[in-house]
Amino acid sequence: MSWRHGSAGRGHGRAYHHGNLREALIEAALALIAENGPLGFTFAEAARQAGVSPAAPYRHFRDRDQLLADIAQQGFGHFEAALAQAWNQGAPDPMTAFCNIGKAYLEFARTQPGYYAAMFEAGITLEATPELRDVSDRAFGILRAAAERVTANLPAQQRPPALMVALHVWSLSHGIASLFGGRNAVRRGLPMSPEDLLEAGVLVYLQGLGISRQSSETKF
Amino acid sequence: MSWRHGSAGRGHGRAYHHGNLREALIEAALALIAENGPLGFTFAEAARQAGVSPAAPYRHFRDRDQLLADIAQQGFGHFEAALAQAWNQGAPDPMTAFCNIGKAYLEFARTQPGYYAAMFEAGITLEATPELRDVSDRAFGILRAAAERVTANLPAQQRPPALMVALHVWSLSHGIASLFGGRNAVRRGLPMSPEDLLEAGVLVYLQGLGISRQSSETKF
DNA sequence: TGTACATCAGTGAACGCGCGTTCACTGATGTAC
DNA sequence: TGTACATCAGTGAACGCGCGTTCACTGATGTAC
Repeated sequence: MSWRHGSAGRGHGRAYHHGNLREALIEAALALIAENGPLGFTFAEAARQAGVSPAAPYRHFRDRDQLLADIAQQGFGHFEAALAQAWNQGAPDPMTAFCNIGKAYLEFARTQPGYYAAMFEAGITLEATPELRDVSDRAFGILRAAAERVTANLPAQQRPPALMVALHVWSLSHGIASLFGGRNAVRRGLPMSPEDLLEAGVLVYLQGLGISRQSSETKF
Repeated sequence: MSWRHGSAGRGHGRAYHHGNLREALIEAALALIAENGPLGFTFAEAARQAGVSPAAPYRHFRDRDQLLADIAQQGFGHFEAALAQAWNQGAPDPMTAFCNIGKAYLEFARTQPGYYAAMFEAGITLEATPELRDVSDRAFGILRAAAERVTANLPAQQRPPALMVALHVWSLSHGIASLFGGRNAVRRGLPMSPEDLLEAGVLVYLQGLGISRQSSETKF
């Protein structure tokens, strides 16, 4: 395998074989999606940014939609990894780890706007392929397992369904990310960072379930 | 003013003057946006659906973007009205009315997907025009005033900022609407309706603030 | 009540553009002998 | 170690398409007299 990828670093002209075109196209597409949204990305422009003719991408992707789908799937993979790392198997303590998942959600939306938009704003149906379904299920599964753990100590008769708790936190995270986090950024004068807003919301919510921090600091 | 609008109802051919083209274009655009998202809407197609030449819309809108902006602004107007009606000045009681705002949010996203997408998914910046800024502020102001009222009875030292409460409920509503409500509809097997999910979330959240219903039904 | 005329709201043809995609091709690579 | 050849990953020209927008135009409307 040759490692001569990209045109920038090489002295005289591009190699005929790019060497890394698939990845280069994905990266170009990510940048375009991050800037213009999933519908604002074009196959032709991605090829141009990769320094390649408009026909070249067809060696690596059946068509434009497949590139988008591949990006979404890859994005869910990274997303899952980020959430898993944030949860960190419940360390240092489940409640902190639970909040960390939310923060990771926001961080992902902020630092990976291309992936995020491809995953959630491209109008892709998760049932498109089994792989996509699976990887998105795994990502949500992390949140769900965390919710299970966080609510585990509640007495059975007042213990809420973990699925519901997970959906609430997922929705709150997604709402904050969509409204204040990423590209669109409604940004109506927020008095606090999106992260703090989310953490405060999750803590109030957990308190409503009867779960509170050991340490009793003031909340606001 | 003539009331011969649309071509469907009239016997023999369309009138030269449409009579209601502006509204017809907006309606066509709303349907297209609801189907394909804000970027999937084209000026030409809207004209076609209104039964009019592709040059006709320029009599009513400077360009494509202005139509989109007009729709977003008009959408926020309807949105504000819907929220105000749901809040109903706190009747029958503030807590129920507060939940009703959330339901109205979801209902708006579901029944007015075109407006909703133009408002929140078109990448329009709210600072585009002062009018847009104003009307979106008024809509949010309803939620904020409601949060103020709902938290008013809490003792001062544990009373949260109403702005924060409003942002939390706004975000949760928006997240649920985006994920499970409208067009995109991730629809991962929801065990309950979006409305019920939202209401449960708001009730848990309010409980976390120390606000609970007079009546003590089981929650889940 | 009738007529001239300004204005309004459409037409339809045309433009330049960038897109997605196909096609026959060709240069580079790697392998079999 | 050298050579023939299959395969791979690009090229570049072309296509048909639909878009946004412009232009000179024309039919309908409403008003002044």
